[in-house]
Amino acid sequence: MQQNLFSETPQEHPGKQTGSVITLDALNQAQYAAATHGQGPVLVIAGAGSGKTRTLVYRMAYLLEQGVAPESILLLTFTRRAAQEMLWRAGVLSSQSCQRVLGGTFHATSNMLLRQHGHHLGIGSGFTIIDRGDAEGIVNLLKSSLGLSGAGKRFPSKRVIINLLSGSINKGRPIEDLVFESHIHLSEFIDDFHEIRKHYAQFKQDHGLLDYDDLLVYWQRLLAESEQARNEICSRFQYILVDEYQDTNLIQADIVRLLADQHDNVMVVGDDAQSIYSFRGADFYNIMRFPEQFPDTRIIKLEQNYRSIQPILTLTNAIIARAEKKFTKNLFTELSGDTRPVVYTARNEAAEARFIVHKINELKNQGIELSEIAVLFRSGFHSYKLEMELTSRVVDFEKRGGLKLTESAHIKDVLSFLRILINPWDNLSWNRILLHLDKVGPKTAQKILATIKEHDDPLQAITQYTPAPGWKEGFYRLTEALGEMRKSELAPGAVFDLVMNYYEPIFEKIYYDDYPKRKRDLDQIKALIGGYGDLQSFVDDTALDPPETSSTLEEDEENKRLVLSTIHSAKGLEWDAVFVIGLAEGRFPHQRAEPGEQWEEERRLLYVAATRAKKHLFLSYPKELMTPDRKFHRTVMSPFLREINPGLYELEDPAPTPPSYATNSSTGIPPVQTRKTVKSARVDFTPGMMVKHPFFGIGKVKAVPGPRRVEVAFDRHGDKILHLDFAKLTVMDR
DNA sequence: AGAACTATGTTTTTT
DNA sequence: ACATAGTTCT
Repeated sequence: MQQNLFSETPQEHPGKQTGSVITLDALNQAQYAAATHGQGPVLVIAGAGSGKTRTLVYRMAYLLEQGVAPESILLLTFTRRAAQEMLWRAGVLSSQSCQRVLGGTFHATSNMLLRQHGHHLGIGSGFTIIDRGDAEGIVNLLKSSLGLSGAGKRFPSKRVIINLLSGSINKGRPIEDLVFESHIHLSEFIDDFHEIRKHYAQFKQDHGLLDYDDLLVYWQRLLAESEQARNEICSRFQYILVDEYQDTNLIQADIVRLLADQHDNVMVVGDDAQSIYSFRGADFYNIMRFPEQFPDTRIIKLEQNYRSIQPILTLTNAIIARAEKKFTKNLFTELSGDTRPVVYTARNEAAEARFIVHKINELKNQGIELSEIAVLFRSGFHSYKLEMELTSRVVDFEKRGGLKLTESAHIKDVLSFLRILINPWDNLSWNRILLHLDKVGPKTAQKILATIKEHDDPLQAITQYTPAPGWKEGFYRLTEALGEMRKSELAPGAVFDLVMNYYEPIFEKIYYDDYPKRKRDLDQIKALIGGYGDLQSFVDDTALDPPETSSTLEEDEENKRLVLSTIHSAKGLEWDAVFVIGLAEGRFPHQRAEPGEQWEEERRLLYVAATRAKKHLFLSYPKELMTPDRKFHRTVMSPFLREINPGLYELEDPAPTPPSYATNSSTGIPPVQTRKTVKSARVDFTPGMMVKHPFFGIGKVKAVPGPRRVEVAFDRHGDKILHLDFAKLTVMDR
């Protein structure tokens, strides 16, 4: 039986190259053992490219072969990418029943389970589910009403604030700890944080708002406190499979524990070296705790790598070998190939971009599809220069990371209409809609809202509101449109058309510059909404589980595009050729990363990036970065790369495209004068010496670990090992 | 006073 | 792309 299953010749997923075909022969023993393990908890710890997700899919297939009903298998993933990957892998198995199980794939924030079990929590029940953007907006509002914003008032970024306020991270711990852990010098803001947190909670309660963390907590409580709910759910899902377990936070781990309350049939897979989500509360010690939570756990290690050729593995092993905390895994591969990874030092970002384009053309000539190439970077904006270059060379690309489809302004606008139709007390959505009216600003919108929210039927009440003469025209157009939309017998698609009828003129006015691009997003939404029977489920699903942008919906032809992605969004994916750009000090690790946990997570991030490559890996960095005031400053290779034995990679000749500066001067950017300052190479550094670095400031020499290196403890940036060939260190007078 | 417009600054990663 | 601050318009 199993024999048949695993040796089945897989069919390729339409439009995707599977790259490798897995048969029983290619499964290593451990993988096989994990996949076919009968009952009880299993923990699979595995390295990159070892087939963790595949093992889960095989397990699923095995269970189905054993006659387990698809409905009783629950596949949990905690990242969107992982869910996508799962679907991709299932294509390899091409088994009908597998597809059925995957239809039930969802991640932990999904409302689906709750809805199926009558514990519906969401828009229709008087709550509004808010995303990060909404939360940031609310914090801004609170900040100004508390007098914490305004000229001269310094305050940490909204990101930091939201992370600190977020429930899953700070569960049960005082905010002081968090401030400490966040490695940001926030002590001066602690009182303000307390204040904001209090008001934020109150605000959410007053307005019936729920964020992702609230939903997780809700689910956890439901399972923990209601025996009936727990029994119901546990008896339905007999087998729980969890992917990317190292990315779970404490609440999610608890949910997994509760879901398997009665049977312990859990298999989780994860890799501690790929834990890159600690900033949002993920705790890779969850993996280590798993055997305690589930007694009699079988631990299975997967050490064979099926993805990358040996030279790439050797380099990535070297990257992670420097990690302070890791659980030893010995990765090996049987794949053949001896192309060493390439490191490229570019004069500046423009040169780096040209290098990428040049190499991509080379790879294409070698027969590698554009869709089998990816460019990865630490932060969204690192690819700006490259995006410009690619656009000018007409290379088709797709950028991942950054905004979700439903987080962009125009989509939110349209969804706002649908949301108030279901929940007419949804203040946030009303506000959005009203602000679009000419001459109506925040104050006027507030006034209108205050009047209509007292009524049993706000949608009716708004028609009775008397607008000021200046904006009555637009207002009546709105109320009329709303009147049409609320006719209950309309199908979701028809409602959408009505919304577009009203919204399109406004839309064209606001986004006159990139109208067509955004219009395509709206067309996607229309396509999506057509598949729903009622508005309620559509709105719930988009609130909790936003659909992917473009690629998944589009045709295969369109799919042959280069992928630009943040490393975080590339997790779990793989390509024949991978470029990791911006590997410069100050960019990777990012400027604010401080030694310790944060630094280590950055290292793992680079590890994740480099392990995405199957055959070709290019690492590049610019020697100059542009500062916001359009000046350049010099920088050096990222410390993570500097630590690596140069024998493990190839240095690319720094002039791939002939007169590179000709093009540059035509853009009006003058070549930069790099004045050689005092050559630090001549000085003999001894421990205790005070030195000054143009970027890190003042520090004290700690040690001289090698002939060309010096370790310096900087006041503000912590310990760094500097290469005297690059670092412009000056000795200070004592 | 409030709305609309303009200039300027900022960006780690995100379920 | 978006938030904020400062200015001008109604």
